[in-house]
Amino acid sequence: MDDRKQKVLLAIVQDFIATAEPVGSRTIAKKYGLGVSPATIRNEMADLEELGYIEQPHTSAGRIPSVRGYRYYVDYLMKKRELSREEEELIRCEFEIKVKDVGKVIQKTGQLLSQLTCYTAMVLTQQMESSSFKYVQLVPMRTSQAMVIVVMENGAVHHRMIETPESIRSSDLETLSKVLNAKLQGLTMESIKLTLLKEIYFEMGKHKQVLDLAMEMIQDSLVLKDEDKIYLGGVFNMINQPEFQNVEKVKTMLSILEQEKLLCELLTGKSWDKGVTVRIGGEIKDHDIKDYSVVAAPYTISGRKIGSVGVLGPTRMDYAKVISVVDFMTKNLSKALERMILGRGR
Amino acid sequence: MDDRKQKVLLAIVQDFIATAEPVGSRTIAKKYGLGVSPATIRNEMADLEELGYIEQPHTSAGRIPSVRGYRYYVDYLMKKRELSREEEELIRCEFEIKVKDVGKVIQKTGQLLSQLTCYTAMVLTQQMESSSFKYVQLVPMRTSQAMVIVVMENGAVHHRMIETPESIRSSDLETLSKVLNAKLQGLTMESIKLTLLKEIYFEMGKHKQVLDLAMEMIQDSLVLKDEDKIYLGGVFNMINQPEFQNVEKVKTMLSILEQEKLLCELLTGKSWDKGVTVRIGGEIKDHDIKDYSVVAAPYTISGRKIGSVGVLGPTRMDYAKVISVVDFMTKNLSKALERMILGRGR
DNA sequence: TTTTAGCACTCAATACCAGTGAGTGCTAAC
DNA sequence: GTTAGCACTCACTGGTATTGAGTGCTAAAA
Repeated sequence: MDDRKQKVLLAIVQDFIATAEPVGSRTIAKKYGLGVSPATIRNEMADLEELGYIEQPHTSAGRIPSVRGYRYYVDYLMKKRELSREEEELIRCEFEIKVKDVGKVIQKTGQLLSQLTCYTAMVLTQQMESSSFKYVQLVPMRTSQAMVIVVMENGAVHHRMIETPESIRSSDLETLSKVLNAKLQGLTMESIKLTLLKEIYFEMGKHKQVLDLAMEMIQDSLVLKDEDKIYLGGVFNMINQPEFQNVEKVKTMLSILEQEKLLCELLTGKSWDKGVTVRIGGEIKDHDIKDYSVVAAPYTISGRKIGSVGVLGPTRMDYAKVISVVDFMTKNLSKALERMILGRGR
Repeated sequence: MDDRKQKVLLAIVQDFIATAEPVGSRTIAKKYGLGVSPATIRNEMADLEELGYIEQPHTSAGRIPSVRGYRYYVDYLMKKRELSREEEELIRCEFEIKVKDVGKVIQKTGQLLSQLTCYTAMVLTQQMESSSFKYVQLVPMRTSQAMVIVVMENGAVHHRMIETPESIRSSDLETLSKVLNAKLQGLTMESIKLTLLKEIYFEMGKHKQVLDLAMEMIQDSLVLKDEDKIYLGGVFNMINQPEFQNVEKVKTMLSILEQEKLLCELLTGKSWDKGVTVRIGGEIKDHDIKDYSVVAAPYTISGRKIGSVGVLGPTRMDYAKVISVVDFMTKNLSKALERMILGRGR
């Protein structure tokens, strides 16, 4: 692939990204001064088509990039685009002001992402890997109701109401909490042994009923993983893209967006830790998404990946811009979350 | 409005709901045996149009119901549709099996609702009215990190990590928790007085730093309300309705669905406590939704409204069915939530 | 050997036009 | 009050012609 071919390919990709129209030889000759005539460009285009980088929707139309063409563009031709000052500022502000509620930040991230890119944003909050038990507390609420609160090593907190016999007193609950804490500290599910249970039940036999409920709660906390949750933003934004002129396209797009499982997979591929990942159309098996690309990157808390954000758009998306936005965004999101969850700053 | 006019109106509404095509006099005469000729029906239709119950898209087309026509239908003509056995069973099963996670149940409710109706489901989880302080616990996590857990009277649990000086010991945290609990029990925001604060600080002065953070957390819990959250399900379902042939319609629909504020309003009108509420197209101010209707109803925990579910569809929606589904659904959802949160059953 | 001009060809998109049919309103007869 | 008959409206359909952007190929120019 010689230099001029690259230039022609670059021109085709750029123009198609900008206009969504198949691009012909004349356009390239005029707009992207390569100093040669349309005829020459046509020859190059014929070669590029043979090589599989571009294709022709129909005989009398210009060329559009193929999946392979986009890939070549993203890997070799594309020049990185820095964010504008305003854009950077916008993102920074958003993360500096809003704090406190994790869900809120996630949601805002999605909105911003979609707003900046004009595509659909996805934010995935990954399931925490299962963690070990840290602490339990039984809190009396009303007569015959108490709350079990379980804290895990990784900082997750689970809670549940339970029914208690009327006979039980606050101090009993307090004692129960103490015993459970003393015995169970740091255990994972596997290590809660029968013998250990017997030991506890022996000591606390008379409150068996409450104990049962509390133990059940603890076990659930150890076993049940919070499912991945996915936040979508800016579907409406994207629909203004010219590819969505006909309703069928919109339908397949929406059907993709409702397949949460698929979206999760898109956001969590193997090449997971390289920072920003780009997946282009047909590179993904599911043929519903052959016309879409995903740009995704993980976000972290003190180095541990805990989720990822991504942008879903037509294959004709503005990769340069999206990549830099996603990159900048995940970095800021990570920082913001660290500040929030680890309690640093404010 | 005499009896026959009612019958004609009923026929028009029913047929239009079923077919989405303007309905003409001949169709009515044939399909809905009123025992009169098309010409007679035409006369009645002219009257109905004059009265504002139906309208004509263009001269050579049949009639379609106006907002007023739908309203009359819903209020007077519609016969209640009972759910089929299978449908009831489907709903019941869903709520019996899945328990544990509130978010999960909400989500499932939405999916089911949309699946049964073929429209878009909305589930709103209302903000809890602010509650009073019940209990606080400081849990040591790692060196120089602790977790503050705050339990509210109404059962809400908030938590946050804080930084602690290295010097502080577990037992100190325990003591702090005890003191705070003793002093603050049952207080609302307003009643945390300066004097009281002084009292606490006097007793626990040497741990001022931790105390500050803990108090901040408690105050936040008292003040910050969880914002309303809204879950949407089955957008894709709805798009198969014939009204969404042209892209513009889809766009306005999506734009409606992204205005969370608007949706919240739709779900929480004044006529809020009458059970199922029906709002038809133009009855709502916002002119984006003149072509849509909403059927909504609140769900409760032990009589207190804590959210609502609704169905958004074209004005041509199958009101009879949607109303019974929403009704049945909210009742079951309420029961399921009560079981979960109040800890009754399992 | 590479580039370019010229030309015939393809084919989607657009516009135009006549025909069709569902539906109406009106009038006059039942 | 009801109905048959009739003229009229108008969206929709399908066929035809026109347009124009773009191509591939060939032969001449560089």
